[in-house]
Amino acid sequence: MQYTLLTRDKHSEARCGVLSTAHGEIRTPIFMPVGTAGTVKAVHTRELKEDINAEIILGNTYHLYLRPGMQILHAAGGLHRFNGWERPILTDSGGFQVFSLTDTGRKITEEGVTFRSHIDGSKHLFTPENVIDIQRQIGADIVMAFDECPPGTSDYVYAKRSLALTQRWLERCVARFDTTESLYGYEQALFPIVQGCIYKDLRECSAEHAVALDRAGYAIGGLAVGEPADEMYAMIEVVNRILPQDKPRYLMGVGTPENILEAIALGVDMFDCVMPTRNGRNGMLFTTEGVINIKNQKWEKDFSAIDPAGLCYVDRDYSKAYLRHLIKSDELLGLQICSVHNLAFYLWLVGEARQHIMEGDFVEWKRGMVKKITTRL
RNA sequence: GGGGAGAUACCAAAGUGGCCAACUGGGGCAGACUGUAACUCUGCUGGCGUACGCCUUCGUAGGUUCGAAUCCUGCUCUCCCCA
Repeated sequence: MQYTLLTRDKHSEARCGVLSTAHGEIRTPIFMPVGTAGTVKAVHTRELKEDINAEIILGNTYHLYLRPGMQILHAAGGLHRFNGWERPILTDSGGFQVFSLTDTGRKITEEGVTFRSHIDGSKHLFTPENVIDIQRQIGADIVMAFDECPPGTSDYVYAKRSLALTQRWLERCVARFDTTESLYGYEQALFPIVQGCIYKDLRECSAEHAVALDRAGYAIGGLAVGEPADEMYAMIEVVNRILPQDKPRYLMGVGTPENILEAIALGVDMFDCVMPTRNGRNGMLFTTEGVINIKNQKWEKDFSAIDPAGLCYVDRDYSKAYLRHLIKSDELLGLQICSVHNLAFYLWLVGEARQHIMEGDFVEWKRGMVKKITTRL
């Protein structure tokens, strides 16, 4: 996996680059739609490619391992073959699920995490080793280290102990990864995850430890989990001072369009978030003019385009009033339109960011854009 | 024509003397959602007031009672069964 740094902004840490993978190139900064269970919810792969211009999507180790299970994914020849997405895929390790799922029957030990399936209650064990094995079987281009993602409100003592465990797990992930091979004949890369909550010294320690393991890219995890945005930005700044310039940086699970632009300015290259799809399914639309709650009565008779900028065919084909009707009526097409629109918006936004970094006016452009896209319509 | 059942807030539907401005759904109106157990969750939904509260409501007109959506009488309407 090769990352080529193309441009560095003169007025911020923002940068443009290209990440080359076995399944194609990714222009950075990039947003990666989340496809937890092997599908970006309510969106066709054809729309992802042609209308949204997604260059890479996510899958999730925890969910895919539970269903359909490794036997089927392996028999299919990996996730790319299984779901028909021939562009790059990144899989999250399941570390976040360990944190986010209810803790009934969940137990964290040195070895790994035992947990109960949310589907049938069955007991399972994730270890750094088997999580790497699973991601080998899924065949993701980028596989994530198995980490513990503590809550944003964790105290220092807990954060420090948690980070130490994450670091030991990371070394085991690296060892397993480096002694195994891709099952399907193409290159995979392992990204470590920097943790440390909102504590500067822990973040620095985590970043230095990860960099020493010399990987193709690095992730920043454990942010946007309850801490104020300013603290998140401060942590990104701290970590990015240590992460190498010639490797991509991935901020996990973030975020709002504003978060993404601010993080790009701090030198982040890759993002993923459920927000455009989940919030979209719940009627929240991100547009070039501001944020819309399509369920609100004010759109009842508004027959104008979803987004006048017309970023995507759904913006041209459907009106706000019609989309409101669909969502209010629980029609499936509404979920699809909202998801496609929001993803198209996110991909458009990072595309614009790339453009302005190249042109040298990123910071100025960002200032105006943040104001527009955070407006409540 | 005869017999029976019923009329409750936007809809459906509980409540059958005080704990009822009235359970619960639905609908409506808002809000939340950040490495997806999420087409989910939360709040509000007679009027006025931030609130204690006050006012007007349970087909309609009267009555009984300290007190009625709840009991009695007349009227209006709806539904079901038999002819």
